Amino acid sequence: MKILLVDDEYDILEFLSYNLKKEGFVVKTANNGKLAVDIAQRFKPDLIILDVMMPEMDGISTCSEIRQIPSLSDVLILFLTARGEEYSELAGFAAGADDYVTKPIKPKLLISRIKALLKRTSHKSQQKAIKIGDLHIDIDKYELIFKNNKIHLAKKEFKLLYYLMTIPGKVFLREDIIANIWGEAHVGDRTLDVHVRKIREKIGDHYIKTVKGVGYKFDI
Amino acid sequence: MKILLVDDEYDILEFLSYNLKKEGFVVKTANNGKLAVDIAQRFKPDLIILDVMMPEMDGISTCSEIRQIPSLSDVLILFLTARGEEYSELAGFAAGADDYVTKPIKPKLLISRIKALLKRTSHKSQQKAIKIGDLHIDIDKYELIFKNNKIHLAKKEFKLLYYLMTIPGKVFLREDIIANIWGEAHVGDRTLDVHVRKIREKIGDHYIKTVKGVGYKFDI
DNA sequence: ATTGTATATTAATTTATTGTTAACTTTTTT
DNA sequence: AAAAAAGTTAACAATAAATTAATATACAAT
Repeated sequence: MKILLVDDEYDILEFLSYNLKKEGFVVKTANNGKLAVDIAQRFKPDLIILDVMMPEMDGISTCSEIRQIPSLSDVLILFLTARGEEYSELAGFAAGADDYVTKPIKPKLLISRIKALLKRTSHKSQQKAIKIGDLHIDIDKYELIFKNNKIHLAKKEFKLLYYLMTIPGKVFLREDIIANIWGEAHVGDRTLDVHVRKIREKIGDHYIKTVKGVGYKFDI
Repeated sequence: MKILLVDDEYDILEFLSYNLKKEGFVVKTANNGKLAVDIAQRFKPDLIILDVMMPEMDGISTCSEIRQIPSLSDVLILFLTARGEEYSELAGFAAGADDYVTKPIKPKLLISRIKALLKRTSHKSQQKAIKIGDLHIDIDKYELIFKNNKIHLAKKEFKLLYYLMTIPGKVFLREDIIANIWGEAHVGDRTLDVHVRKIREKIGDHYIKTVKGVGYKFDI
């Protein structure tokens, strides 16, 4: 597990780095937000630990920036903050933080929080193949099996179907689907419909249900 | 969800108001801080969007004042500020802001921030599936099950029934129902009745009870 | 580089669903 | 009995999604 540690104080970097490495984590450090974003893109850490208070680019801004980079949008982010800075907790979560530890830092506590965090996400990402009814979808293989036959889906079609299948029965809002599959790029009004149609052509109409005025859901 | 929008520039009020209403928020506006505090006490918004730079009473002062009013102490506050006014970010959070968006405002971004904010606080009281008698309603799935059969309800019908079912037995005032389901849009006198009728057609007459001169309630 | 092919997006049109209103009736209240 | 409130029905208007075809883009093979 790889951790990127970001703080402007050298002593803290040193201290935490030592403690985390002792636990078997691979650690890299950065002493400012800009550098952190840079390193993160190449290092691809599982977790970024960010100090909230830093000169120039603070932790919140750094976090927001990271969340906007698609390849890093799933990385875990944990904030370090001085006791009593209540405002930063909300702002931090608003910016997309996953957890939050107050200084002074107790290494044992921090490590247990880190482990809890990492466990939580490694769980969900483990379920990469989904089997529902006649359908068997596997994100690793980019493969869809329908009634024992392989069906070819184009990339967008695949992502879309997979997304809907992650929670069968749940209605995904149109806007959420578009945000998830297309991201920032603003895409035309009917694009999603066309993709849905193409999937329906391949697996039949009934799996993907339209909820008018709301969105789509996958259901048997 | 109700939003109070505060800015001294009429164009911005107009522009944001339009975009927020389109999202289904109930929006009221104020063009200065004093008025905002006044309206807030009566309107009881879930969120107040405050421009930082306003003549007379600026956003920060308005925010501080609002935070001192007990009935409004929980309201969410989001600041709008021109890019580069770094000082106001810190001052804003210190005064009790929950989030902060820089101008020029991108409506989509603003709306996603608003939803993130509202989601966070509404989490505590989130009971999404309700089961009463033969009825089982699930807002995630947009699904109503009546005597083990799925019943299709259109969006407004669904929202209406769901709203009534959140507190069984409680009489919801006509005006409150309309405010909740339709928002600001003034809708004809008989519209609500028609929707009630359509629901009754599907699940029977007795579940939704009329309290003449007052409103409707859901009851077994 | 050029071509061919698959994929993705847009625009235009059609279809279906949903929401609203209006006119009229019934029920309840005073 | 009159007035007020709610019920009912059907027409229509508004909205959302489906469909189709055309165009643009990306990618691979030559």
